Amino acid sequence: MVLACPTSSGKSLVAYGALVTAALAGRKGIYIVPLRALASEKYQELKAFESLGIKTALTMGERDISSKDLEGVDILVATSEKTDSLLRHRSPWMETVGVVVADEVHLMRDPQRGPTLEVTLTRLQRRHRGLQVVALSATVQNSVALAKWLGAEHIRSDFRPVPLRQGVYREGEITFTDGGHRQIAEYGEVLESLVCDILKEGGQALVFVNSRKSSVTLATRLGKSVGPLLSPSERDDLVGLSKELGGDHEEETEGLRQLSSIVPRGVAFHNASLTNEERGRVEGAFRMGRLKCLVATTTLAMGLNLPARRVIVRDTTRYDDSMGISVKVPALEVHQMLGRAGRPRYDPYGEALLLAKSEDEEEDHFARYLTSPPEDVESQLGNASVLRTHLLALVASGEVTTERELQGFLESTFYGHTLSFRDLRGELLQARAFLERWGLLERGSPLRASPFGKLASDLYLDPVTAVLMRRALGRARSHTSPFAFLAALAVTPDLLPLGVRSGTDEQGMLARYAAEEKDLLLPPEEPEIVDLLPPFDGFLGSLKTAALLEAWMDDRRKLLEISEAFGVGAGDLRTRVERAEWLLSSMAFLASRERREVAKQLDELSVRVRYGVRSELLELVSLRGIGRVRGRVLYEEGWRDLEALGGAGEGAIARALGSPAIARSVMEQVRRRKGGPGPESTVAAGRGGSSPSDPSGAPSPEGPATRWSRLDEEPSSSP
DNA sequence: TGGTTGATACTATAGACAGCATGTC
DNA sequence: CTATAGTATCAACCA
Repeated sequence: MVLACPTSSGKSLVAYGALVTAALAGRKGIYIVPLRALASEKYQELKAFESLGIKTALTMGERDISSKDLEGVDILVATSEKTDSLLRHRSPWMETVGVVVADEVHLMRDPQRGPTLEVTLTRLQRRHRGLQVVALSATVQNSVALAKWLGAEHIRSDFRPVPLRQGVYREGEITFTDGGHRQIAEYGEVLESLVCDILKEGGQALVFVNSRKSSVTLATRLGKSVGPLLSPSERDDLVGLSKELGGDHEEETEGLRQLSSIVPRGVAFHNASLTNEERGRVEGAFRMGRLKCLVATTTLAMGLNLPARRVIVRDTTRYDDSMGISVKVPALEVHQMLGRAGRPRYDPYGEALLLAKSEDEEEDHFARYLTSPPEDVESQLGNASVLRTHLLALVASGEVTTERELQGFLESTFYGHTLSFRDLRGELLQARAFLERWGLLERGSPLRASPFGKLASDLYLDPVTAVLMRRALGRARSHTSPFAFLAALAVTPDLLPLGVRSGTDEQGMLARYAAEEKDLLLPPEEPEIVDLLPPFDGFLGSLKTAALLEAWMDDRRKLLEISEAFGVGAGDLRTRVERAEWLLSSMAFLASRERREVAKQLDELSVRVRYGVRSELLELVSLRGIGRVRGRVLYEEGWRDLEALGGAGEGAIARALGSPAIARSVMEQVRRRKGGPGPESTVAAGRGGSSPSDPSGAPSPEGPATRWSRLDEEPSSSP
């Protein structure tokens, strides 16, 4: 079934119904979502069915699951990438799946991530005859085409639990799509009027803007008008909230500092410079009605369901980096934002507004966003880099072995159903040529992945990343600096570069850095791989990423200082850290066979990046509850390893950390480990992982090409 | 003279998914 | 391809 419904109409209940019914009949089901936050939410909700004897599990990047853990699991909640990964690794559990739920299938139109979902659904359908598919979609024009592709029944509904009025505001008056009008009392400027108006009525307001900066400045501005409307008790509560937002013992962040000045006025902003924890707390406070108004970027439109009585979409254009110009926001996304209006149980209705300055603009808004249907969902499988990745994955996992099978597969994708498979031929040839040229696929037929290609696919690396990694490893020496490794990873497509600020000396500094650093593993002008590297300005951004991560690995610097020095929010740092950790350990795995010393170095770097610490703290942060901040405190107090901690009194540790509970937990862990494995293996425990079994690990004297050809010659490990 | 206001030019721009293998609790 | 908020700079203006 393809169910096309407005956002927040409770359509996941239908999906739960399908999953639970199947589970009770002994058929396993998987629930695929686009975001980790959504995965957690669905998992929590599905756990309610445990009382029926249904076992539910959650898996995603940060939350791995072994095939043993999967035994007896009836319903698995996973991100689309994780599902893809399970298929690539031929997880036995996946073989038994009988129902698939694909939430937010319209995300197939996303150029980067859409094809993952498309390919995953195609694979599942081809593998399991009679597979039950439930696809949940926004109300898009061509949901019928989606249903046809999936061989599904198409159901469209405009049901909403709370009635929605949509309209355009212009010069003091809202004109609704239903022909109605509403006057808005002036209260300062336009947004002030609209926000305060709904607040006085007892509702909350949600404003969508197109830049982070706007979200902060507008929230600050609105605070001046909203603050005076609050009751004394609300004010008291918000002062408390402002403190709660930081959590218990976390390091202060830029975002927190900005929030603390406006939250007491009942307003907050929401964007990706906030960490996930901070975002979650802001969402929670808004949901509880403590915050009256939220100014958000698209983080909120995509993410969790967080409705408000009045939603205002201020900006309908957005800068597009790839084209360098500003473009109209797709109607589908605007609908997603507008659909957030109206809180079930709290609001009698929802009001969704666009802003217009002129009559022309008002007409345009109506025509584009309110009265006509949103864009079709189009397959993005034609995208060259995406095609490379999936071609490799299909071959590496044995899904296709011949040209004919490949063609058959592509014909059964949504691309093949809606567009013509033949349009892909050119791109496909190029993708294959690329993979062969760089040794990821064997030349000739049948289609076969090289061991290197199989490994790249298993590690979920972009083929370009894998190639660059291999090259960097070929040049790495035992004295290669952490920065050089980070810089090498930062130029891969799997680690996005940061924006380099002009107006500061940053650009010059990084350029000089690039010129002086002789140790770069992947110099920007390297002729052979220059096509794989970012252009020079992008290269500077990559250097900045590397410099940022290097700074993060020095625990003596405060997070706030690092943020300020680089102009990068804690949330942005977090995403880089997560990815760098993954890439470093993948690279370590790639190196584990031939470059044991380098692999060890990379493993250590991976842990250091994860915690943001210098080598000297590695032992301390292996304790649960101890990260970069507390680790530093303990170290400065003179407790530099577990042994020293064991000799210290619990009271002294409690005083140093300001928490008796953590001190107790630390002492308990230290005691438990005593007499156990030594400090070295303690550091690696639970994550180190890739210590190679091959004892002949000394760096080979041969050149990189020979070294790697040796790896390539090993018998394939594919099934 | 010092300070405010206003015209003008210039700059920067949303978001976020993924791993293998082994050991420990 | 369909832009604009935020900010810096400098001139005009006022007390």
